[in-house]
Amino acid sequence: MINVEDWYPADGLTLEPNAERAATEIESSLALTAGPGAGKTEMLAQRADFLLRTGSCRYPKRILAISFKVDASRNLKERVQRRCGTELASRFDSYTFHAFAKRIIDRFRPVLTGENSLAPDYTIGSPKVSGKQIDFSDLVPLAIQVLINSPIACNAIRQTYSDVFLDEFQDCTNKQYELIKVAFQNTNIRLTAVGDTKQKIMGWAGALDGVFATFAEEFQAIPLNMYRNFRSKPKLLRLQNQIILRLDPGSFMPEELMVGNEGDIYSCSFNNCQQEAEFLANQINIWIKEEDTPLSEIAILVSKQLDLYAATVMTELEKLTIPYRNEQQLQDLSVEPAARLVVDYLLSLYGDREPAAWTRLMNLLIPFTEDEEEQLIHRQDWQRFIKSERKEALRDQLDSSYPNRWDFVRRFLNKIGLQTLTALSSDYESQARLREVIVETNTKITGMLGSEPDLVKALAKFSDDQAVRILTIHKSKGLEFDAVIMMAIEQEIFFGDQDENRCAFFVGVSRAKNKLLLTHVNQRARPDGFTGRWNVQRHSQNEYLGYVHQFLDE
DNA sequence: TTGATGAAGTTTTTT
DNA sequence: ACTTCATCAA
Repeated sequence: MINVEDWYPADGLTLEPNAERAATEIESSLALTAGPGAGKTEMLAQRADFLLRTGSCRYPKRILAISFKVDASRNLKERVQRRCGTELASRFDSYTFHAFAKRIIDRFRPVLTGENSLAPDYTIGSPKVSGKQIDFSDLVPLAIQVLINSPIACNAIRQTYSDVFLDEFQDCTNKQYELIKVAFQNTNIRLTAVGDTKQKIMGWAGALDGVFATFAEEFQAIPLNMYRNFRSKPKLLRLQNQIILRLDPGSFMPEELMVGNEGDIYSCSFNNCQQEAEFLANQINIWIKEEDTPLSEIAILVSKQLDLYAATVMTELEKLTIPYRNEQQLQDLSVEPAARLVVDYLLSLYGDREPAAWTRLMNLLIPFTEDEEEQLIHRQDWQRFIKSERKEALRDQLDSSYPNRWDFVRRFLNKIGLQTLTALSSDYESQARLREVIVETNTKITGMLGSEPDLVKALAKFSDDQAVRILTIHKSKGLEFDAVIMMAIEQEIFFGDQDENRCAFFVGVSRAKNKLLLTHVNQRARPDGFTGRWNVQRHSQNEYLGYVHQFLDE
């Protein structure tokens, strides 16, 4: 353990003054606003390192971090592990709001009575099919009920934690904020809320207006702002600053943070969406072929109704055989646990040395128990099984079509047993879904063997994501790309609340590290034959193109 | 059956 | 801003 004065940012990183101030605050709660690319996750990781390493979070107290997405929650935990090591990081709990609420409910379920009472074997899903079932939207309200009804439950939570981190706080809803208040208001627990009001694009889904100000007041939190943007090139920063001037003049970046002339901004107008699509596909081809931009570093962002607006450009990409991924269709097979299991098994079977696949496989196959002897028995059993199967697989490998690969998989899955397979994901409670995933995995591997005859190489490509990303602005939040295309920048498509649309535009623009390309058209045809009436006059009143105008490269 | 009128949806995550 | 769906009167 070290003294507070002796702490320096882990891994030799330097933080901007407000970030270091935020990382090392021990007296008060914090309301930290920070723009895109400011390093919010890094700051939280450094703060966790500070609190744990200086004993400001005193053993056995823990730090609780709450995020909205599973991804974000996992990333934060990983970053903390990297910064202060697994030992200290074991006292860092990173959950989503839903996971945190469910833990409270599961631990103190009997506290819920009357119409809130919950069966011990309750399930979550929609639609509600029986009294045993609750909705995702019930989790936070029920957790609030637990804490209101039971001082014991409330105390248990308060005793556990010295600090609470709240990520993407601008998206916090009414109920979520209520949970935070019931659990932590008027205690000596420090709260650190981090977010960006300029990126508040979930208002329509219930995100609380002015939640940072409310929080600062009700928790006596110190408001701080981080100005730096480490993500984007200077030219892009100046464009972002122009929008910031409109959204929140208080976080306008000083000139000295945007020195230089690097970065590209283009805006193109077309008569119809066919021309727009051909141009975009061609431009992407140039980036890939002539500038060696990795496919996954190129993104096409659309405000909404992606399947409608991006249909033509997807067709054009196919014509040029440029791989793309429509991120709205969340049917990404490579993240399915059952698919990963099959791929890892085949890699362990046919591959020469695949330590990563082997580790993942063993973590999954060997049940977690305290009993080390039992674990050893399981491990040896699986090692024996795979060793004997591998002998046969090496013979199979002599024929380049791998005739028996699926027999191996079938034997493997039979040995694991349905129960373990079903437990991989709640989706698989329906056996049909599990079967579907496994069949699709086989189909995909067969397909990939067509272009890559070496099975091990084909398998390595299975989760490889070398493809242009096509997604809505909302889904792009928190991501970054070397080159960003924002298509269909027509005033009419940004309907609804204008403040929120401006934020959405800002989110899109600020995803780009290097290159930003905006396109708009005079007439937009829909794939089903509808033709809009959008005309050139309207474009002169296009607020979004207006921001970009003065920064254009020709 | 048709046309007129009005309301709702469009941007999302979560065990 | 524009589509889709429900409802009602003719």
